[in-house]
Amino acid sequence: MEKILPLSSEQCDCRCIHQERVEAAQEHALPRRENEQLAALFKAMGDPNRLKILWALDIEEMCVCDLALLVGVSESAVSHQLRQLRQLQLVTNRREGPVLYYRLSDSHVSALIHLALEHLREEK
Amino acid sequence: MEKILPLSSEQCDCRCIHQERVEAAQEHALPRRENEQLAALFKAMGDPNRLKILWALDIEEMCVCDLALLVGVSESAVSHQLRQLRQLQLVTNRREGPVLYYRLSDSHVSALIHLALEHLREEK
DNA sequence: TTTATATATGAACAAATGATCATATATTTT
DNA sequence: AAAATATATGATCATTTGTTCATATATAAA
Repeated sequence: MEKILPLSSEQCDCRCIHQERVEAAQEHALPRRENEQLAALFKAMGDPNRLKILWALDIEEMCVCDLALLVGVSESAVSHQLRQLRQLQLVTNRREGPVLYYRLSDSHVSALIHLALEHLREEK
Repeated sequence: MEKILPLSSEQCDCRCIHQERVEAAQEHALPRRENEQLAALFKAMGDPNRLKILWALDIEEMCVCDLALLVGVSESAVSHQLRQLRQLQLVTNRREGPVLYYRLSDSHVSALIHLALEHLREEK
């Protein structure tokens, strides 16, 4: 699935303009796995409903049915979303009897959201 | 499309556990439009190929055909991706003759990537 | 003006996504 | 043990996404 590009100048029939730049970029590039993990992280934050969840959990922990009401979807849907967020270590939970209380995993998550918001708001 | 939830306690037949928390979260919530813009921003960064592009542009500007070679897809595909990134103000370009040189819009983009990477790398 | 090059755009389509419904699991209460 | 509650999971399906191909536009060179 990973495509390794042979960049040697002799056999390159491409029309690329700055071969040195491309080679430099390839050397500097993130390892495939890390690139994919990073993309998955951003993608997880890139859904309006999941973002609502994260934004809410930035204030205080909540249980699944709270979040379902807040977001306006079924508890099942929220549960599916929370699983994604859990797998990417964006949220964790603690159990109190039958209720699971979710919260953000660490301060990076909050920092990411606020940094992105800053970016948004600084545009004319 | 937006679902406004009536949260008054009388008519709430929901099974939610902490109604006060949900109400507080709703008041604190981002405006719909901002939530969606923010999600779109993260989503744009949440694709492996687009992330490769952004990561490369964090070092130096590149043209479309350079990026196509780097990422390993057609120039058309890269052009489509760059349009998305442009629309979200993640990248800009400058023209030099027929060639368009792309670069990151501002330092937030780089900061976001590095912060997320830090998050990734700090997990056991 | 014609030709070539660099990029952009629209159509088409396979693959991924996010929701719901039905059902399963876990915990507490009776 | 049985019933009720909170959450999780699997199947399903409409929608979205990301790519390619074909074509259009823009600039430069001939």
